[in-house]
Amino acid sequence: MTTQHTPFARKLGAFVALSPEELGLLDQLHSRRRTFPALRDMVYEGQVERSAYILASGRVCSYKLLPGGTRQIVDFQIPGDFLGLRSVLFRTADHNIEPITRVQASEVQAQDLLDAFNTAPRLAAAVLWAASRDEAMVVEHLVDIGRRDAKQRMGHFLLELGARLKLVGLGSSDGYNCPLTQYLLADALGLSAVHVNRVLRELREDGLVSFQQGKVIFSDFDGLVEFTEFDRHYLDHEGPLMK
Amino acid sequence: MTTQHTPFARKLGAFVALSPEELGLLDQLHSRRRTFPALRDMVYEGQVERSAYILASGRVCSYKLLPGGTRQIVDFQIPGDFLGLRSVLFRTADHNIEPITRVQASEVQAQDLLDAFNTAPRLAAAVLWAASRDEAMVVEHLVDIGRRDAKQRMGHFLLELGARLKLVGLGSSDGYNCPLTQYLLADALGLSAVHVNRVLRELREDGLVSFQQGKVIFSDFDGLVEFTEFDRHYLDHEGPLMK
DNA sequence: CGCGGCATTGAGGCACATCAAACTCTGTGG
DNA sequence: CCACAGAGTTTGATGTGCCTCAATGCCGCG
Repeated sequence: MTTQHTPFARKLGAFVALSPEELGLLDQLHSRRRTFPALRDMVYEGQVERSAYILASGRVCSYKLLPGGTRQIVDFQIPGDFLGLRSVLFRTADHNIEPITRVQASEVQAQDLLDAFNTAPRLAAAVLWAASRDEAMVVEHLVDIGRRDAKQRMGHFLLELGARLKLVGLGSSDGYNCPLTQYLLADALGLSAVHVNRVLRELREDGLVSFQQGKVIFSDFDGLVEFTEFDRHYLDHEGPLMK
Repeated sequence: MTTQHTPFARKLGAFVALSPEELGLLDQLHSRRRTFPALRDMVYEGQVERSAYILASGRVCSYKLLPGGTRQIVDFQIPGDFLGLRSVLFRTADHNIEPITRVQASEVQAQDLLDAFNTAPRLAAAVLWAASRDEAMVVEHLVDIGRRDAKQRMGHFLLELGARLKLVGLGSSDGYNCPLTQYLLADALGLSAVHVNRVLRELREDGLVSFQQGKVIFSDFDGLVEFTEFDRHYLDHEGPLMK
């Protein structure tokens, strides 16, 4: 029922039980498949073409640049995630999107999306739900940076990413592949790369998580959950709410 | 055309040019008007009644509590803002909402909203836009906390709030009423109340802004915009995009 | 084999936190 | 009308988490 469809459909199906017609409409959104090389921005701040993407494979990050040259990574996206919803709805994109690895994604234009909403209003509710879930993650990220120290922050981040990947079948409680550099982590967590390195070492020495060679390994999952006060509640993953 | 309708309708109208029927539907959402005293939470984390509100008057903040007793304020809401969209769409609320002053708000139940979407799909797009705009503010808040120092952060925050209030007619480039304590500012900006006080003094002594007796006064608006590198772009306020 | 990107470690400094205390208001009751 | 309490603001002193600068090590790749 779900497996033959895209990760995106699977994700929306977690909120709204979708009919075959609705699933079909979603599949149509995937007609314009494109490939992007790592590191060249797919969307940049100020861009006027209002297009967004649904990520099929690879990893990307969305970020904002500051005049001083520093940047803040707002979120990482994984397969099944919607990229740049705000750049479809807004006049110009308000953030950048950069592929971390080679990426495959389907381009979605504003009109396609609005047409789909007209045909199947329940899809609008489902997309709204997905957007809200993304916002919940940004909110938790905000709490992370505002009120947790570097060590808890790092642990919390690694757990959250793990939970998301697990949902699309790309990880488990043992660990997952994570092609992020310490610089990327630093830009995401509001830390310096040097401090990221020290914090990772501490977490490893504490026997909680290790992050090496592009792999995250949870040495003591429960211990890490406790240490970081991780509550997966905000990810809201428990079967469709709208029948 | 806009003035006889609610601030909420005015806000959505900034994105979608709404028909009289659509405006009528929006007005119907305002049937269950309620009043809340200051300080008692309207929505709390884990709450199961899935209801949200449209704020008519007063000020509220939404926040998350941490086990240690600290809290992070995610956003302040002003009249015309939607409160707790995520608590309608999610199984349980993932955050708290507290009135800062006495508040008047219209209760909106999940079904009301979904029914309105069914009748007028363009409303769904408009609400999605409003949600995206809220997310853009959270994102900017994240950048604030992650990458700006306390002084820039405070100035940026005061400018953003001013821009939002101006839009609903509650402020100008000279200043605005701001019933927030330094403790609230601290919880919002990820600082200690003591440091908030020092930073406010510095900004005042620099002749940029003053914050006293519940009033924000921009002594040098342009100077502050420059100092904080404020770019109002992300608020996306420039007339309807969908005709 | 050497170069460039990334990881690691050390030393020193600063922006912020924490603790502690006084000061200012505002409202309240005697 | 004054005494008092409580909430918020202000200021000082001291401590620390994280930054910056600088160097070294590691590894894959041309």
